[in-house]
Formats: sequence, C-alpha cells, structure tokens
Amino acid sequence: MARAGLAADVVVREAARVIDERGVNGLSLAVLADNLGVRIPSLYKHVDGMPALRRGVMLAAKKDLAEELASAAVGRSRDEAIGAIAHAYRQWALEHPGQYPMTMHAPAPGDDDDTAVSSALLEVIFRVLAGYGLEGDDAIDATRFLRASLHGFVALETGGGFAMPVDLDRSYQRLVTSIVTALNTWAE
Amino acid sequence: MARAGLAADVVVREAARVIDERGVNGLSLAVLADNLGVRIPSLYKHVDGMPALRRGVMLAAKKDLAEELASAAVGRSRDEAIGAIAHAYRQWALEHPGQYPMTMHAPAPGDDDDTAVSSALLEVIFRVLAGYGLEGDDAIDATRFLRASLHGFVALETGGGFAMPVDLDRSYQRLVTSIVTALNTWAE
DNA sequence: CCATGTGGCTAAGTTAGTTAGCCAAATGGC
DNA sequence: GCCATTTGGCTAACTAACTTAGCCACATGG
Repeated sequence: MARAGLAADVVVREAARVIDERGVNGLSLAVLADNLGVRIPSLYKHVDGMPALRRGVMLAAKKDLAEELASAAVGRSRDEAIGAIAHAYRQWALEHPGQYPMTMHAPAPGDDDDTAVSSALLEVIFRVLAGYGLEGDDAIDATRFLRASLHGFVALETGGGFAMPVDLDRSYQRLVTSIVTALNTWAE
Repeated sequence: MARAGLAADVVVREAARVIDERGVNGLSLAVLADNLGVRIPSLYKHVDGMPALRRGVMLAAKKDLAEELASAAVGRSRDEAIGAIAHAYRQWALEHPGQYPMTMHAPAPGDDDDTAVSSALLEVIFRVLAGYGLEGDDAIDATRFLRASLHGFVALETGGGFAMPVDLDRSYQRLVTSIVTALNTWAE
C-alpha cells in the first residue's frame, strides 16, 4: 500500500484545522483520518490518542498566539502597544475560533512544555504593562484586568455570546479605549 | 420493584450538580443514573437524551443567574448597582463553575424558551446601564464592555485561566472600579 | 378490583476511541 | 544490489457511552 507520508506535526496541524472548523468537540478521529486519507488506527502511529492530540493542538496554539502578540508589540510601547496586541489578539481568535478557548487554560502543574509556552504568552503582556511603570499588586491587578477584558470580549464574540454581530469592531475599539484609560490612571 | 419516584426536574437538578462537580464533559448518564439510584435507560423516561438534558440544565442555569442578578440590583442604581451585580455575578459563577459557561451562549434562533430566559438575563444589564443615561451605540458598546469584563474575569477564574489564585478578590474589586469609572465617563 | 398509564428494567444496537497484531514499504549497512 | 530492520499502513476486536425496543410491575381511579 502506498504510504500517506504522515508525520506527527501534519496530524496536529490538520486537527487544529478541524477544530477551528467544527469546534473542539467536532474533532473526531474519524474525520481526521478521512481528511488525511488514512484509516483511524494509523493515526496512533503519530499521535498518542485523543487527549494527547488535543494537548498538541493546544501547545501549538499557545505558541502561535504568543508569537503573534509579541510580533504585534515589537517597536511599540504603552497605549500604542496595547492597541496593537489587542488587535492581534482578537484577530488571531477570530481566525482560530476553535483553538482559541484551548489557549486560555493555565498549565497543569508539572507539564513543563505547557508551562513554558504559557509563560511566553504572559510574558508579552507583562512587558507591555511594564511600560506603565506598574509594580507589585498593581501590576498583577492590571494584568488580570487586561486579560479579562480582552478575553471576555473575544470569548463572547467567538463563542456566540453576542446575539447581534453588528458593529463589533466599534465596540471592541471602545473597549480598548477604556482599557487604555484605566491603565493610564491605574495607580490613582 | 420499588420506584425511585423520579421527575424531570429532579434529574435536571442532579445533572446540574454533577456538572458543577465534574465539568460539562464530566456529566455522563452512568454517574447520573448511579447518583439517582436507577439504571441508565430509566433516565429516558424523564429526559429526552443527553443534548436535551444539557439544554435543560442550561435553561435552569440562565434563569437562576438572571434572578440572582435581578435580586442583587433591586433598590440600587448606577455604581452601587454595578457593584452589586458584579459581586452576585462572580459569586454565582464560583458556586456553579460547571454551569456558568453554559449560560454564556446566545440562544439558537427559534428556540423560544432560550430566547426568553436569555433576554431576561440581558434585561437586568440593560436596566442598570439605563441609569447612566447611555443611548444608542453608547448603550450597546457599554453593555458589551460590561459583559466582556465580568465574563472575562470570571471565565478565567472558574476555568483555571489564572495560574495563581492569590488576591483574586482584590483584583476583581479593582476590575469593578475600572468598569465603574469607564461607565461614568463613557459619553466623553 | 381490574384497566390503564407510568416508571422501572434487560437486552441489544450504534458510534467513538483504543489496542493487538499483521504485513508491506522504506531505509541503511554490507 | 540485497537483506535486516524500522516504520507506517492495515484489519479485527474490545470498551465505554448514548440510545432504542420492548417487557413487566407498581400505582391509580373508575
């Protein structure tokens, strides 16, 4: 039989595609195998079962999102940086609506790969907020505020929480403005 | 055989309990039947299968949350009302971490029950924001801002998005303060 | 006191993930 | 070039979960 020439990363990539198309629960080994032109058990030669496959997609997603945010923040600071990463953040989520929720879980203790890539994601935010000179508790609160606001909007948008999809761009812009205002007056 | 004396609402309530305990995907007919002292197929006499069961839990959850928020806002307005519903919102989510995500999806078009209960939920927010005299686009943006901020924080907290669970109360209070500030200067 | 509807049950089917074990295609040393 | 080994497919079979069919006993009400 002619070989399909699969490799672990090809399987993970296709799984990510399927997840974006049909949601996390829409991923099944059946469609995955079908899309890759292979029978179901063959997938086990490349991937260690469904949970491991999902974990692989999650790791790649966090990595990709972190890179996207870092790249958006390059050469910018403060309000400009916030605007840039906010835009990149929403953009990435809209392009990867299925993967997005997977990026929002803290790593399990002891999972070093996940810890590393999750730290990279947080690091981007920390470094942007560093520009506002926030320290200690203020820095923690502000980080949580920023993450919560961005995540809340994007989660509702991609998860179908907003019934009317009108003017979402404007509403998001308005949200970002409020965030920036809050950060500039945080220590008061 | 002695009857267990089940009823649809008992099954739904127990399902909600299980969901809060083990997450949405932790609900199985096996544990449900076991908890209720009954064999699996007997559940079908009260509930129309797994998807319908989840929908039942979702409807009850939205209803419960809406009532909780409405009750928190009674007799209060503006900043005080925001503070009260923000507190009630987080409280409810922490008490029902499994059900909470189920309350965040817009109703499917044509699902009248869901539409009704979802509207009730939004109505509470609208009426509180009405106190700020926001109209038209401002009202829409502010509603989305409020929902996004509260949801983002609570979703990250209950979904394990915040790695360090220290001082979350303070961070949330700080978030609410920022929301209130933003709402008071919204039209500027 | 029996006629009827209801709420349990067992048995069996379906779908999805998984494991075992086989076999052909690639690959690499000689 | 040839054979040994590894690799990547495969079929078959198992398990867990939801679901359906169909049976039977208990409760209820004329």
